[in-house]
Amino acid sequence: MARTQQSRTFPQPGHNHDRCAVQALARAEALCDAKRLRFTSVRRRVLATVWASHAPIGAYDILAQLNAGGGRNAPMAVYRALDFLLAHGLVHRVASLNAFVGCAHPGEAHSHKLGSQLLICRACGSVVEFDGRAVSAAVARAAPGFAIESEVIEISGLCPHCRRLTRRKAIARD
Amino acid sequence: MARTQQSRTFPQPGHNHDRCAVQALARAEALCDAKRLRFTSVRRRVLATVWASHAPIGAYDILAQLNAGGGRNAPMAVYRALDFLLAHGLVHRVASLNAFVGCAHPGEAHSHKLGSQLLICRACGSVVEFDGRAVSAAVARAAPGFAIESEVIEISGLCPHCRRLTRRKAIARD
DNA sequence: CTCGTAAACGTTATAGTATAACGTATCAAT
DNA sequence: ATTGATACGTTATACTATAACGTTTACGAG
Ligand SMILES: [Zn+2]
Ligand SMILES: [Zn+2]
Ligand SMILES: [Zn+2]
Ligand SMILES: [Zn+2]
Repeated sequence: MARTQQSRTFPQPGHNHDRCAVQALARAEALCDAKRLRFTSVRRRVLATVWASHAPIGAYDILAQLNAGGGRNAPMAVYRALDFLLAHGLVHRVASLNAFVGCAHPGEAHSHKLGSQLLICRACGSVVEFDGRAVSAAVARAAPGFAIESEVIEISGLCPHCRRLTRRKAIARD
Repeated sequence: MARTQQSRTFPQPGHNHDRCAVQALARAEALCDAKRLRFTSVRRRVLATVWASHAPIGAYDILAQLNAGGGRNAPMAVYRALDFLLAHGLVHRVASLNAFVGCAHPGEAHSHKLGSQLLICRACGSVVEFDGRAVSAAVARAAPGFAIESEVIEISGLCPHCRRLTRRKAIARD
């Protein structure tokens, strides 16, 4: 299988993102079908908007996209759809940005059932989930006596691609 | 030294919290004095309000406290003071709650210069920082090629004290 | 097929969080 | 005293999220 949003690596700058989006929608459809959930029009459109890129998007930006063609949706429609998508693991909330991003591994045995573990590139905006099992284990060891119920782990910095660009610029300035 | 907010353990339910607050203010004053920073009246009052408890408080709740005696401060005053306090490590932002909490180790060699690593009790609301050096190391190992710049690590659950209470209730129901 | 129920949705209003922009006051160094 | 930088006051506005209500739609039981 070609490398799509499935992987836990940052997406190449010029990758064919249509494949990511199409695949994410297909997976969501399959998951809802399997669980007898209603993957309604609003929910599908919101998920598609979230998957328009690998960068988090705010609820009101989703709303604007939804209404771009003359729609008259209210904020509630978006928030309700997001509640559904969050509840079933199809999107993640990015607390540090008050925004939302598609989940690349819905339904899979998330090592991180407790929450999301995200890498956020401040340059290109892309977000990927990383395998945080070792991190969760370290957290558990660091918090003896504390009954962990959920984790918000959001790491910001530069993804490999943007780091390369930054270095080139720095060299060019010399 | 008696156990105050200095420690990385959850505060006892009935502890003498005045000591925590007084000590936090004194430390802030000393830190600002050393760095030639202006620890102005608004900043002091905002920090004191944040330290009114070990639970995070929202900016508008701080504002309400500030204006409780008939003050006429605007939200900007609070946000500007919080910006200052955040910039100098005197408070932490709790992204998952859109709220703020006092830093118990200002100026110390935070293992976590990159961000905050917090345990949040959903029952009593108390927040403590934990020693996240091992966690940061695990994050770095889990994100090869990613240039980490900041970390938001917020773990929610039940603190030891509240966990004990919950268990007692569960037993009582039997 | 009709009915009854629960889920989803539409709509309006409101609550809660954060910043922009501009002028004034204060501080500290020359 | 002059001056430049920092902090503050004030107003307005942007952005994020939920409450509460009634209506519609989906779907299984009978
Ligand atoms: Zn893509
Ligand atoms: Zn990037
Ligand atoms: Zn205390
Ligand atoms: Zn507690």
